[in-house]
Amino acid sequence: MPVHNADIAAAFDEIADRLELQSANPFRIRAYRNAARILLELRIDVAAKLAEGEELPKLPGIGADLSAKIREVAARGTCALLEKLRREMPAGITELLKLPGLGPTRVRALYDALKVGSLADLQRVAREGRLRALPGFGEKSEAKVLAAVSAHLSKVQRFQLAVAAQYAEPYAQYLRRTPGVEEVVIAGSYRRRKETVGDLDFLATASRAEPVIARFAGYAEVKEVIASGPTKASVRLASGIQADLRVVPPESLGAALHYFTGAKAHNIAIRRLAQDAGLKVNEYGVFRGGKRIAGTSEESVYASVKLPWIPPELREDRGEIEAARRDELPRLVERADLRGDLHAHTKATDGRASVREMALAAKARKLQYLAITDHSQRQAMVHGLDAARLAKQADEIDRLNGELQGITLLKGIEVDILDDGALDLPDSILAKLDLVVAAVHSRFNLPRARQTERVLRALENPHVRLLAHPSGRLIGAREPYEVDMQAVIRKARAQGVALELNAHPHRLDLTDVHCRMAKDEGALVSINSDAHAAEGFDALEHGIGQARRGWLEKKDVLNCRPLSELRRLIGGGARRARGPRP
DNA sequence: GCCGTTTTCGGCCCGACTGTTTTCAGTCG
Repeated sequence: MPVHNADIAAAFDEIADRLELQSANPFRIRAYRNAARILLELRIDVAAKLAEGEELPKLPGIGADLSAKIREVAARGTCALLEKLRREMPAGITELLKLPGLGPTRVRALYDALKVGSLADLQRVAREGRLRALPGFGEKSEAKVLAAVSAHLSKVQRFQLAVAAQYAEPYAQYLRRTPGVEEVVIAGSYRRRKETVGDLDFLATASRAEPVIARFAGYAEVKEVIASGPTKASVRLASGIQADLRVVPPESLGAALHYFTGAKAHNIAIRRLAQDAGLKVNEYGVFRGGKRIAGTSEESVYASVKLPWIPPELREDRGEIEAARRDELPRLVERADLRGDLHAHTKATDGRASVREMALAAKARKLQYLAITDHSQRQAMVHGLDAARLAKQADEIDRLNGELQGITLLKGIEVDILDDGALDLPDSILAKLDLVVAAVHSRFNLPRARQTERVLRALENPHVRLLAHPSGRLIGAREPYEVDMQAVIRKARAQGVALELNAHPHRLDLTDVHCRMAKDEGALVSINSDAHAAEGFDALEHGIGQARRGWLEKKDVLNCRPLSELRRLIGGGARRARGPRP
């Protein structure tokens, strides 16, 4: 079993949970949490690196002790400390910490007094009415716990950004119509354009908070008011998503926006900088002593710690503060930078529109070129194209290119990578196309080494210019397949193959972390819609969000290039050998 | 558990709301 960074992070998170249950030093606990976060976002595969005999790079917040534990978990999948902690309390107890309203202190109390060690135990004692007798608990907390257990068992977790948007935007519009409200912004991970969001964080500015809070709680979709005070409130919507509102005075907008956009780690880092400078940053402003010196705009908050404004997508404490200090923040790619789209389907396979309709839809969205890349024959379920049907489509594209103004169609294919890394159509056919996109659509469960070999071999085919949805994951539905992504990215770079950032909101594949890895390795990324109908092109906006989180600039993105340059970059093998590499 | 041209020991971000407390701990973001 390969140990991934996420597995090491999970081990550290569990250690932190269990230490918390034992009331250990909170800063020791924070050290484990911090290490878990760093590992999750790390752009190298630690276990693989260590197995190759390489040393762990020096990471901030990870000292000698945690380094040793990383090595131990990487090698064995667990470590002595975790094993010891697991012997001390039951396996299911960390699950209880995930329930809203239950923290380490109360979970510990439940365990000590009632031997509650799992969700099932908790449900039982709550139903028997034994919870309310505990010190610190009462009838209300007993009822809350019962509700929380059933909600947890029915699993409403994180929402895809595109799904959250459907709830968030109308809610924000509704709040904006409150008399006396000046601004309503959706902050939090939504503003950072994270691929999934756990809740919605609304920030409103108004001279009087009460009317906004009241209107927030009175929204038609509110199923339950979780909390409500003079400046903030939390509700759960009928959809299951939680929404929080915070109201601040207008002059605090910048400080509050910064505070409620996060990420937490970014905020902590900024506050630490402020502290070093003798300042205090909170959601109301930046203060020196009792005097407020900034906070009306976000720019003023950053300026108070001598930094330029940092785009929300970068605020994860992944090096953006250091980059800002050196004045080396990336100029992040924008939707308007995209000149074309290199992955789209038609009704020849599983799309719902004709080639012409797709071309016109792309043109309407200000794209100058569009590659038609239907599936290949192996995808029998969607009537994948064989050589004859592909040739027929090519004729149609030639005709349309002669007729249509303002959009150029490229002849392409999304060709299946077969089990052994060979492609689903012969080279002689692929050679006739403008663009060959290769993709894995089967055998997702091959062992890592074989899956990696398979993809690397496909990349070696001289006709392949783009690797579609490189990890194969579907957010919340299918895990990525096991593959050495760094090896894939390096091979792609060497072969002049671009990596797709599939913009479909269910995919967003590459991830932000892998986008940045591609950038670091010098490989180009192509932000494609994978549209199956006209409105599918609207997904490009989601791809842009993900790309920005991955620090990508216009120069890092293949389809920001004008058509002439694109043609040079995706030209045939012989030309490519002479031309500059992307 | 980490970290340090102010420190190798003593710090480590900040505030709001709930429930049960009679003055605040626990939880959350």
